[in-house]
Amino acid sequence: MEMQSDAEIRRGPAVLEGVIANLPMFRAAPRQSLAELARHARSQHVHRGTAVCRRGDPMAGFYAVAYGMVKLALRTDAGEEKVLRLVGPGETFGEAVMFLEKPCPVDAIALADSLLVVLPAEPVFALLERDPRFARSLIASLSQRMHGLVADVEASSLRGGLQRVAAYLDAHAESGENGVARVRLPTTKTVIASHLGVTKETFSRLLRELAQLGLISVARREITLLERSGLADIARNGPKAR
Amino acid sequence: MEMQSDAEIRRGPAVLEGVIANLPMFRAAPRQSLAELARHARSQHVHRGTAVCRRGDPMAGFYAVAYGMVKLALRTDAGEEKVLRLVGPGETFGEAVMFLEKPCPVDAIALADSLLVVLPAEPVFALLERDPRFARSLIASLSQRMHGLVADVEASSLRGGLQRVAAYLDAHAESGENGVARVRLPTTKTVIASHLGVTKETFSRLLRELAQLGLISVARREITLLERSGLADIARNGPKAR
DNA sequence: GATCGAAATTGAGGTGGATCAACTTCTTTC
DNA sequence: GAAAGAAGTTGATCCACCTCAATTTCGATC
Repeated sequence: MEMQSDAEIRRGPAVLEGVIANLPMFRAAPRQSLAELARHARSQHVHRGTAVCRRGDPMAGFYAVAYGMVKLALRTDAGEEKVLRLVGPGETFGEAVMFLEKPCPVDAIALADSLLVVLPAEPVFALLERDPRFARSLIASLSQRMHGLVADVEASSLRGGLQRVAAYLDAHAESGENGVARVRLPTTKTVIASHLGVTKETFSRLLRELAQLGLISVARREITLLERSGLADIARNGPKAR
Repeated sequence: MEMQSDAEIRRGPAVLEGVIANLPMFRAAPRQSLAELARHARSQHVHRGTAVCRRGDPMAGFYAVAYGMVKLALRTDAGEEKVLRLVGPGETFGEAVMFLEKPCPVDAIALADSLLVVLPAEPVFALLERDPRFARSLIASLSQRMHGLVADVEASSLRGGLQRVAAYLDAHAESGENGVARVRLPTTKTVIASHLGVTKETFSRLLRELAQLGLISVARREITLLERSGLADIARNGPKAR
C-alpha cells in the first residue's frame, strides 16, 4: 500500500499527462498547457462497485477514465435506476456540471476497478482563458455529448424495445477474426438493459427474439451478428415493416 | 411588402443588436463585439406552422427568438412526434449543432408568427477566439441545456405520467392577481402533451385526474393551482405515496 | 353570428413492457 | 472445489398508457 502509493507519486505526473493528452478535447492543446493541467490533476483509483460521486455531491472538477469503466445513472427513491452513459477509457464525464457549479445530478459508479484522472476546475478555467482552441474543443465535446443525449431521447421515446436493441447491436458491431461481425457487451446485461431503457427480463426476451429470427446468436456477453442487414433493417424500420 | 422590407433594413441592425445583447450568453460581451455580431446577423420572420429548418438541413449558424415561439421536435416516419423543447423570446437554439458542423438533428417549427435572429457561425467563432468570457458563457449555456435534457430523460424514464404533469405545473407556476398560483400553457395541449411524453388523450385525462383530486382547476389554457403543496407532493413522490 | 377546421374531450378496448416469482447458470471467495 | 451470491432466464400476470373512434368545443374567417 505504502509502496504502491509511492510508485504512483513518482510516475504519476507523466502518466497523468499521457492520459490527459489523449483526451479528444485536449488533442489540440500545446504540450506546456498539458503539463500545467497534469500538475494540478490527481489520479483516483476506485474499486468495482464503489461510487465515484453521488447525486448531490459538489463537483470541483471533471473526470477522465484512464482504464476501467464508470456508469452514470439516475436513480429513484424506490431503487430503480436508469443508466445514462457508460464511460470507458479515454472518455470524460462531469464537464457540464463543473461549469454549472451545481451539485452532481447523477450517480457515478465504477463497474470495474478503474483509474480516473481528476481535473480540478480552476486550471481548466485558466486554460480556457488563454487557449481559444481548447475552448473550441471543449465546446465541440459538449455538443457531441448533447447530440448523444438527443439520440437517446429519440430512441427511447420514438422506438420500441426490439428496435433499440437492434440499433445498439448494429452500432456496436466490430468485425471479429474471420470477418464475422460481433459485439462484446462492455458490462452486464442488466446494466445494458437499463441503458437501453428496458428491464433485464425484457432485454433477455428481446435478444432471444432476435436469435429466433436468425439475426444473432448469443453466447454469454459475446453476440454474433449473423445477418447484419436484417438487423439494420429492424433498427431503422422497426419490427412490423417487414 | 416592399415598404416593410425597407423598414426592416433601416431599423434592423439596432433591433438585432438589442435582441442579441439580451441573450444570456452575451450578457458579459463588450458592446463592440455585439455590434460586430449584429452586423453579420440577419432577422427572419416565420409564420405560424412553417418550418425554420428540418432534420437534415445544414446549419450555418444558430437562432435566437426575438418574439413568438418555436418548437424543436423529433418525428418518426409514421408521423408521431416528440417535442424536445419550446423556445420562447430571449432563448436560443442550434448552438450545439453549429459546432458539430452536422446536419440539423431536429425539426424546428414556428408555433406562432415569430421573429428570429440568425447568427452565422463565422462571426461567432471569431468572437470565441477573441473573448474568453464569451466562451465561458457559451459553455455555461450549453451545460445548462444539457442539464435540462438530463432532467427530461429522468422524468420520462423514471416518473409516471401524472407525476410529470404535476411537476410541469409546479415548475411553471406564476402567481396571478390575488396571489393565486396559476399556469398559462404556452401553446396547445397537444404540443405540451408531446413535450411531456404522453398523448393528448392521456394528458387530458391526467389533468382531469388532478382536477378531481381538487389540486387544480382547468379553464382552456389557464390552469389554477388550488393546492400547491399537494401538487408538489405528487411531483416528488408520485401518486401512490399518499 | 354562421361556418369550417383545428383542438380537446371522452369512451372502449388493446398492448408493450413491467412486475412478481421460481429457477438456472455463472462468478467470486475462502 | 464447495458455497454463497450475483446475473440471467423463463413463465404468468398485470397495468399504465396507447389506439381508435365518436363527439364536443374552440377559434379563425367571411
